[in-house]
Amino acid sequence: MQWLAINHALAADPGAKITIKGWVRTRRDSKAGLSFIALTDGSCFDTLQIVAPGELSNYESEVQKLTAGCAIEADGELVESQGKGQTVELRATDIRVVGWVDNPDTYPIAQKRHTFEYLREVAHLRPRTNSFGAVARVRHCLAAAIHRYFHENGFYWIHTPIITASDCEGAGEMFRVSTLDTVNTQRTPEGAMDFEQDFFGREAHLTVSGQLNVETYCCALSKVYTFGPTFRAENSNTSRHLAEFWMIEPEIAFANLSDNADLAEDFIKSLIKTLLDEREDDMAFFDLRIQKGVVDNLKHVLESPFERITYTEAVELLEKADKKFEYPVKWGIDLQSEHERYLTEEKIKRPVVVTDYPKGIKAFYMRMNDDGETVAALDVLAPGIGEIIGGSQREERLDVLDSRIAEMKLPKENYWWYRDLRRYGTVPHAGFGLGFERLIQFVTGMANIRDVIPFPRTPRSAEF
RNA sequence: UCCCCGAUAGCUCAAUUGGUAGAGCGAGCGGCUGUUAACCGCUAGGUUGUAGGUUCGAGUCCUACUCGGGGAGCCA
Repeated sequence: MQWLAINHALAADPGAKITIKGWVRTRRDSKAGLSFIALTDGSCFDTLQIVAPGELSNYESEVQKLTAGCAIEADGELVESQGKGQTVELRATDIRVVGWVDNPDTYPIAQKRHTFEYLREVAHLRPRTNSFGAVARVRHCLAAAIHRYFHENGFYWIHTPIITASDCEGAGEMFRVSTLDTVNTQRTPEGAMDFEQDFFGREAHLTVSGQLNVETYCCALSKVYTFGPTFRAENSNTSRHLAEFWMIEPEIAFANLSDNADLAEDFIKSLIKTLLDEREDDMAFFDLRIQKGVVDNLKHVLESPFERITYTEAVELLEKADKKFEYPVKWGIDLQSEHERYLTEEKIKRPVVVTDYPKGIKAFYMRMNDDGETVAALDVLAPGIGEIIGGSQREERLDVLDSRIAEMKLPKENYWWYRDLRRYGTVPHAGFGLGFERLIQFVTGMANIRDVIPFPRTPRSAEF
């Protein structure tokens, strides 16, 4: 018999004789002499109901002993269901138990409600739950949609390095990569770690961003992007931060900040559209059980343009706000979480693009505006999670870049190859970074970022 | 890293002013039923996060630590 994944079995015509394989969600016995088994194989949100008649040779010895989590194979015929809740079901002619559950009493994913906090402690089994199965499928759908979007729009995927020795990013605390003996550490005469003896002959770290590297390919292939893991050794303990997370960073040449904002908006909307088209089942679940109205919110995002305001306008809005903030607003400060939340959740109620921030709170590579006070930076703020995108037009003028490097007391020599881009055919270009997990949080309504990545890495936590 | 809260059965939570630790869900067994968050009955299940301290007596009070949650900072 043909083995069908459950998503295909559910769409197949009644009468088909097929095999399905998966894990038991529930078993309900009927003294009419049959049992109902809800089976999932993760191919879609729904389970397939197996009707196991009492005539099966192993009915009493095995079928009636099945518990949540058991792995089975079932042969049978797809028939129209006599009961409510499903259109088709499998009338089994043979059920084979592939793997039993040792002790149903202590099986961590018992058929009952569990908290997300608890499920994090059993991260190896939580993908068997409705919530984590749905997150995994949505995550895949978005990852595929990201590559498809860029491919169809003429972008090339650039594999920027995971290990970097260039020490240029300055985007946060970094994890060291080293092969030095941790017990008998080689020391310099001054007593410092002797990185000349290390694998790369210099200090190396896990990347905090592929941006500087991808800019080099942007200044050759015009439209490029990175999509890969990034690492921050910040001691951040929040529902929006991970030590290891995935980031999407497009970079476009012959482009300014406005082009950048256009790309960000079109990109996000395209992903949402694909998600709503392809994962209707999982999104219906998030809408029902995780965040009421999340699907309508996403449709609303599709229908309306992102609000675009400058930092200065944002500050004015906040100063006029009929609301007391813990941190008072003043031109020059970075926007606090409460400010971002007010703008995107209360005032404007959809994603907001804030542009042209004071130079003092932004990175050296962002392009200086004509006012000499602000830089061509942009943040996209999303309701519920705050900053989802950070980006900028890059400073393409060598003299301005150099003065910014000097102003911020950065080691100019480390940036030699980055500066070369400005010496040889420099061109206006721009890009942004989108946190993949924050995107998933936004579209699913999942409250904690630890629950939208299979194995979250956070301070003092890397069990799995 | 800072502020606040928490840790008791497999899970979610109760336990009066300090006085022998309870329920729901889950699980096992039985009943009932083309069932589907099923329902009804019975049963099992706990050195109360760790280490100290106060007390005749600590789940309860005190100290430290560990882990978890909410908020803040850093950011994506």
